[in-house]
Amino acid sequence: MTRQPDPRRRNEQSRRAILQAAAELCVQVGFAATTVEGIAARAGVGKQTIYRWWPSKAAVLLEYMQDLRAATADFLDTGDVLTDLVAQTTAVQRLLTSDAGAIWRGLLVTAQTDDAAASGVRELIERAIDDGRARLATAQRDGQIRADVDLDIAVELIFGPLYHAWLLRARTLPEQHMAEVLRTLFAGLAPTPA
Amino acid sequence: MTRQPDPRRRNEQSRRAILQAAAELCVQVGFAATTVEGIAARAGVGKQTIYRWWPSKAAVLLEYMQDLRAATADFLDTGDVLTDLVAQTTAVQRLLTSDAGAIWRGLLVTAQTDDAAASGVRELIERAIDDGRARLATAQRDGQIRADVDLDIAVELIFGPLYHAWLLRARTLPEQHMAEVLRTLFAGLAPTPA
Amino acid sequence: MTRQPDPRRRNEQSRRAILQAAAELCVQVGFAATTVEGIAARAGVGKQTIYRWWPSKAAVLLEYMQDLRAATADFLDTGDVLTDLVAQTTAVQRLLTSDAGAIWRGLLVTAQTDDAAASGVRELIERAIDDGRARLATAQRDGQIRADVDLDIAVELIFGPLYHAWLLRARTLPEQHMAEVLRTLFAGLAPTPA
Amino acid sequence: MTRQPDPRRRNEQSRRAILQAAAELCVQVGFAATTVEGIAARAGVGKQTIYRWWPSKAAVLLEYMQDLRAATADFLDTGDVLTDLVAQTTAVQRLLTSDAGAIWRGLLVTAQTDDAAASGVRELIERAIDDGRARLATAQRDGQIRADVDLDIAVELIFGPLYHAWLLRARTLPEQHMAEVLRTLFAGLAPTPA
DNA sequence: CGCTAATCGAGACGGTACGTCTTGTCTTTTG
DNA sequence: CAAAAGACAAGACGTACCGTCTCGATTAGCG
Repeated sequence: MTRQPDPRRRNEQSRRAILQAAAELCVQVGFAATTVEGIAARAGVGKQTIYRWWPSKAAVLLEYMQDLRAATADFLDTGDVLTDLVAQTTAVQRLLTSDAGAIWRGLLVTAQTDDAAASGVRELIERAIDDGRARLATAQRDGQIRADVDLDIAVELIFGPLYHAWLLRARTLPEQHMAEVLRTLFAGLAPTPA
Repeated sequence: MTRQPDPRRRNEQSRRAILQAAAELCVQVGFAATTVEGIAARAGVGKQTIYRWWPSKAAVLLEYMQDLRAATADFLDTGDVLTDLVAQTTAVQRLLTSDAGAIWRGLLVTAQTDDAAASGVRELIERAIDDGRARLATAQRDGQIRADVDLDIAVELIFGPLYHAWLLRARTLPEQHMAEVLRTLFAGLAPTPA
Repeated sequence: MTRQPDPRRRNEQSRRAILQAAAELCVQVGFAATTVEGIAARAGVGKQTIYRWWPSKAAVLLEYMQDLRAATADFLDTGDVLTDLVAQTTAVQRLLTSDAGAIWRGLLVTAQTDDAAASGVRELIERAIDDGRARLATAQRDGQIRADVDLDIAVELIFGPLYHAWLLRARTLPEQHMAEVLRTLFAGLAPTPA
Repeated sequence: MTRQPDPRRRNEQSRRAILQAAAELCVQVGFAATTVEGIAARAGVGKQTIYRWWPSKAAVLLEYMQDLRAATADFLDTGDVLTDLVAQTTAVQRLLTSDAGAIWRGLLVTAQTDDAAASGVRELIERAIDDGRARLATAQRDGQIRADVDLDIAVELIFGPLYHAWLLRARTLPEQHMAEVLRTLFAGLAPTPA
């Protein structure tokens, strides 16, 4: 039974230094080589100060990503769903290939193993998916998407290829790739019956 | 300058014991908790015998997956592409949720960090993708897929959602899920112009 | 450039447990079979705690011997040098045939190879020799030893046979052996000129 | 139950190459760093060829020392025991400080631990001691040594300081050191009663 | 404004696994 | 078909981090 610390006395400066140091280290040396010890050293902080407030390095970096997301604009709605999806997926793709991409990749990796990390990560993912589904629902109401399309499936058809390419194939895709994916997706694979 | 060992003198029995032990351990205790030391102990083998032939535990398990794939049937061609894709994706999904899934998940995780592992993993992935694209090419020639569809994109639209659901959402999907995904994909999202 | 630890924060309890465990192991299984790993396990201590403070198992056991010596009475001075030498050499002989003898033997062995150990060992040896020489100097001043005797040589004549018998001949000598050696030594080998 | 090999089929050339290689390695890199593997490599011989005929590297080097001793002149007898002892101890001292000294030192070290080696080493030592005692016996008969001197003790008084200085103090002693030791030994430490 | 209790930086601690090294035996290939 | 070459099982080596713990020294919040 460990006593939990008093958040009022928490040193906000340390918190920011830790998040910053963790992110920088992760970008510079990679997620795996980032150690709690290293984060503490770079942040000029004792190891215990990290363990007092976070259960693991993944939790630290997850908080970094949450802060980052909080500072990010939401899904737009221009009226044209295809335009909006291109904008959104392009934005996601830019994130994945930026510095934060290395962190996010590390978190996804950790989530495969660590249940605590997994639930935090999943929360972020589901929020993005919910946003996407909401935009699709609007489009469906407006007749831009067939009425019989299952939106849960549709949203996975959109994000699936994006993550597949990034996580499993490690290729830097051209920006217009997602546009083509979306066009193909909207048109379908089957030939139109004559 | 480390001398490389002579493969002709390799003990095939040890090799198999190591692959088997690695796979079993990975299933039982998880990829992360699987250690080279543990594999050696379970296989009744010296640690050096592992390090002599493989650079890491990931390489061992990669070889296990390669052997597994070599013993696996290829893509069928019944004439109906949708039927074949359902069969294939269902088979993949079964693999992912089987014991080997835990190993494959671990390898995908490792590939995010370890370049050597990454190239081996990517080779397996690309082979599966190539097989898929080949089947789609046949279907396109037979008029079951529109002539203007980019098959590279099509194949990613197929496998993307599958891996997205498995890796990022950790849900066990019903078997018919992939069938619905494929139907939606063939039909497209856009309403058919009246 | 390895940072050296702060001795003020050292855990004295661990230090003692390590010295004790090392000594016991050495006695039970022999110096060669005593491993740092074994010492750590028996002392209930992490390996790193040993490596933090000592460079090798020899250094640990050397410290044990130093502690032991510090707790040992000095050369007596009863006025009669022969009596005192018999007392001292008997005490040394008892040490050599006691448990500590196994440790000391191991250290002497290690000192033949390992320069760092050698200098620590030599320090202990020279201290004993200096003590002996000091007692002889007093005896020489008192006329119990001829004025022209080189005391450096005399002290080596005293300890030399003792170590020769113990190290090279591995025989357990009777306690009175040293008394006879000393008598012979004082009387000389040559017949007294008539 | 290991079958012992047939000595008639033994390759004398390999035997010599192994002894030579072992001695050279020992001199060049030290006894501890000399490995059976290294000896085999340098002698152009398989490891098993060494293990077939010798139980350990110590046994190989012991055989080298035995061969060396067989090729060495015996104790002289000029009629003056002090002269002869000076000659003999000087010769020993030269051996100890020569290349062979490193080998001999290694064997003495090994003998502290390894019983098999110990008995071989002890045999060599005892032979030298017996030779010395025999010369002293002659001297005693000739009246050059007091009749009541215990020759077992006398011989240890002679070799003891020599080995003590060499093994425990690691100093290179001047050649005349032993002459002075012997003079002191013959004269005794006690002042001649007036 | 001072007291006091918690947080802070620092780092030693008991552990686990790493990847390397060496030992003596066993096995394969070669001359 | 014997010997060289070297793969093998075993296990200690010294290192890197883990997550916990114990220090004094601030420092924040209550009295």
